[in-house]
Amino acid sequence: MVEWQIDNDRPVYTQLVEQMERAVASGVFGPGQRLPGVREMAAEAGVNPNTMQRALQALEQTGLVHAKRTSGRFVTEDRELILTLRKRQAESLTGRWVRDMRALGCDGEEIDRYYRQVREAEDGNDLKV
Amino acid sequence: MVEWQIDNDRPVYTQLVEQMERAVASGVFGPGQRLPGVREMAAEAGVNPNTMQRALQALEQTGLVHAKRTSGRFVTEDRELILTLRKRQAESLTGRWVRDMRALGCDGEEIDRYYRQVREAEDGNDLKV
DNA sequence: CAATCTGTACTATTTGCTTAATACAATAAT
DNA sequence: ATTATTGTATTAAGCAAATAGTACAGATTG
Repeated sequence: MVEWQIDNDRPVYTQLVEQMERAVASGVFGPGQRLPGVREMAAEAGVNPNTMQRALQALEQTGLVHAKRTSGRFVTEDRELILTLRKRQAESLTGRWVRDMRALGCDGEEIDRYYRQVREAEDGNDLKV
Repeated sequence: MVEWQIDNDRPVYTQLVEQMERAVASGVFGPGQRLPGVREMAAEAGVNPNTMQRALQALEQTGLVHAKRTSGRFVTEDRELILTLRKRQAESLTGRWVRDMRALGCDGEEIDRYYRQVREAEDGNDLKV
């Protein structure tokens, strides 16, 4: 089950793409698994079917999912591809975060501090560093 | 000098607000300092003056800058306010990053790994952890 | 005083996103 | 064979963002 979270600050279909990518990367939708229909997913996410379809079509261009014309849409069975995507996303997220912190004028020490602070404040805390 | 970076995936004026906040937080524009005129800043950022004005007006609602009707726009002299804003931004950025990493299915250890990896890959490396 | 620069206001137009409401073809299910 | 479900396509409408162009009032500058 995907916990759809849409805000109004960015195009909806973009957010759908991101959250689907994360759902696949994290295993909410496993390799080869069939996705719910466009209409159903749109209802769950609270968006128009057209918008959901646009997101899903965008997803197909990366090869992450593929549509079987009349029987549904399926996650790729290429586990390598999924792992690669997941890694790329993690690196991208982390890189952007550090860049943003630098833009705020944070030095390395300060970035460390915020990192620890937030990690220690997490609910299920498993910080060991 | 602000290095304006605008993409087409989000409203431009939102991005302008963010980057101005960071410019003030990081000291590119110091307390009490006069900002360039709307038209000039718009030209530097490569956007329409109306768009830049919209961003600047949004900034005033936070009290970060204020307009003197005919002599220009100035950064607040309230250093406390700036520090508070900077802290809020840093915590927000870090919190969102960790949340996104979790959504990717990363456990604490993995988040640590990516953190180190990216920090160590930085140009002016000052990682000591 | 005259010129210039400031923020501000206004109208008009274009573009992209989103929703809505249908419709269709192909396959699966009964 | 019939029915239902699938992805897909199309048209229309509404909305916000962005741009363009113009104008005005007040202060500063010369």
